[in-house]
Amino acid sequence: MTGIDEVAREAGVSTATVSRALRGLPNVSEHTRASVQAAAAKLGYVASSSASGLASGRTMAMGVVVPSLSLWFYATVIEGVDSVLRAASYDLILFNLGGRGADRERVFHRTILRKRTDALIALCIDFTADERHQLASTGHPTIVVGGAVRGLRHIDIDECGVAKQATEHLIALGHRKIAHLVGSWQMGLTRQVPVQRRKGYEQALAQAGIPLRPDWVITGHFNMASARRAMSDLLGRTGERPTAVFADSDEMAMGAILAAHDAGLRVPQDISVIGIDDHELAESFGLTTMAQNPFEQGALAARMLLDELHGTVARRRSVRYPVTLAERASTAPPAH
Amino acid sequence: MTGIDEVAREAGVSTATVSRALRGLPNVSEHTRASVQAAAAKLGYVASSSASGLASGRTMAMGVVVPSLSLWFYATVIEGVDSVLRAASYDLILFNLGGRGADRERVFHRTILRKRTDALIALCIDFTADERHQLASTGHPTIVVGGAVRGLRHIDIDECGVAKQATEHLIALGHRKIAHLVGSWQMGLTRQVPVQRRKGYEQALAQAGIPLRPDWVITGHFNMASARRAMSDLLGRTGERPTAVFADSDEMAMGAILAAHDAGLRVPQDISVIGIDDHELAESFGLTTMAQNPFEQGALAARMLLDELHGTVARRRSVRYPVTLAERASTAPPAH
DNA sequence: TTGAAAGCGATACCAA
DNA sequence: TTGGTATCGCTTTCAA
Repeated sequence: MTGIDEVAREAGVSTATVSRALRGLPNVSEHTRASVQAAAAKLGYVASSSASGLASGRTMAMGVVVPSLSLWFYATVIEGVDSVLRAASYDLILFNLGGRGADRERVFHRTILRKRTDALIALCIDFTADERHQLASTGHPTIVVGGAVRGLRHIDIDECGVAKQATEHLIALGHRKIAHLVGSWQMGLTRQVPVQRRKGYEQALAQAGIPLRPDWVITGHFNMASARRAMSDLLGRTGERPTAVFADSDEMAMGAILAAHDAGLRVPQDISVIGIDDHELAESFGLTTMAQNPFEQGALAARMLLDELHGTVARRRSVRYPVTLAERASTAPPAH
Repeated sequence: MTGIDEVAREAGVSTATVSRALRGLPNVSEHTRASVQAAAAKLGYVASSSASGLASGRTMAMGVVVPSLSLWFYATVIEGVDSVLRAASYDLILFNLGGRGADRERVFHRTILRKRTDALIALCIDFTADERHQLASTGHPTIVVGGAVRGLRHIDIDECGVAKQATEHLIALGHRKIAHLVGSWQMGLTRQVPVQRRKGYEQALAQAGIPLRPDWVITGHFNMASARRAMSDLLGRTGERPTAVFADSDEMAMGAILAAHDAGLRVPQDISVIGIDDHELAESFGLTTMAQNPFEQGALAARMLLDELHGTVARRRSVRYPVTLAERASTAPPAH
């Protein structure tokens, strides 16, 4: 409840000086700053964010739009963003598009137009032309993490190349019967992720002269349960069975491993599994994977936006984040 | 960029009327409201949150303090909170205490004292006396989800009773060699959760006349990987082995199931497993569990605070959320 | 280095 | 039902 005037009175200076002293601005004598800080501490004063936001035009908050919180990738990007914002004293406003009762439009109304945030990070979101127009018109710095998006800066990985590399890893081990556990595309999300990964898988097969078997391309929702079901279904079929699976995410890969166990198969002796992500459980599962680093991708996105807000750096361009193969125990040459 | 005055000019009314019309307040003729809305739409006007926050004293945002995002319980509570806030046009400001670079103090500074939020929901946080004092002094409605906390309202479950019931379920099946996978307490979090669950386990054993075996009380960090390790360690020991395990969380229970598989044991034939939560993967794992409903707990917390802010309801008291046994395939009578 | 005062953009009270 | 206007609490020129 304490206002700036009370601090000013207590310290015997003007409110202008209090403001400067407390924000660490230059041109304040050390003596003055000390007594202002003392007065503020004594009175328990902290500036109201609404007031300073209104006066300065900066909200010191950043919006993060996510499709859901239940996938490891999203949660981890958020933690990366958060780690940077925290250090910069920015608040994180979370807009969750997923779940029960989603309404995408309001996000725009609330964060962008209401100016509750200074910048926006969107995860895997595919903006409509209209949405991009609104974003642009507000001058709100924006960046997308996890997928290329038309007309917006983004941080992404080489989706196609990563999928290709994963598949090639299996091929190099000697596999030729390789299934692909595809992550299903969701309305409103970047289409590039599933599409490009599928493409990389197909390219790798084609280059190795392996014919594509559409019945071995199965779908999950990027999570463990659905992948486990899809994989169980595949393994339960009569006829030839793949000796390896490439999954679009580690959560799906782990689902595949569980499905293999359910079917009485050993990994990697009976079937090899490779994923994408380097999930926190990947090590526990001995999962070979294409390691991307969502935490760092989130942190990088936040840093880029902060730099831009501080005017430290000219508007930076899109970034392609490197991915590396993390070889563990879930992949091996096929049995004869 | 459009301000309220421009809308007022466009609609040919005063700013006061624009404000009333747009917020849906009474005492505005339908004709006026319509033309104001038209003008606002035409100009793309949306009120600035800083300005209205300053003028009205309401920020239309709620803070949510979480220990981390990587546990299912926390993420799910957040989604429950979010679903309610969204419907009420409130924004969710996320304060993550966990992870790299945590600093708890700043949370208070930023959200509570800076008045960025109208209310606060804390998950499993144990506030210090000082923190509670600060909270009280601001009149910021606060509620804790997931654990009783001294001097603050909370939503919790009967930790002790739930643990007892879970253990009793195993005993009723005929088990007498029952291990307990305890979730480790973390600095700053409610101590009640691990303590009470341990107590319930011990009570159930005592009532059944089963002596406690301290070497069968093992610890994990509420997650799968650590529980899998702890359980593998237990199963790898020479000598007698438990026929059942009660885990403090489903994530740990799933870790135990995986450890059992790693050890070549079948669940439930060789070892029964029961958890607490009803995790989204519980069904996939056939896990028997004490189902609490974090989504609803979060939603309820948000609703209670909104009611309080709206003055609809007198300050509500703490709530004890009901937990039910969800029996699946991971528990069965012990083999002879 | 410090202070005075003019905003920032709404809301809300009081009149009309 | 509407309009005028003081006010919210801080930031930021501009002078001193």
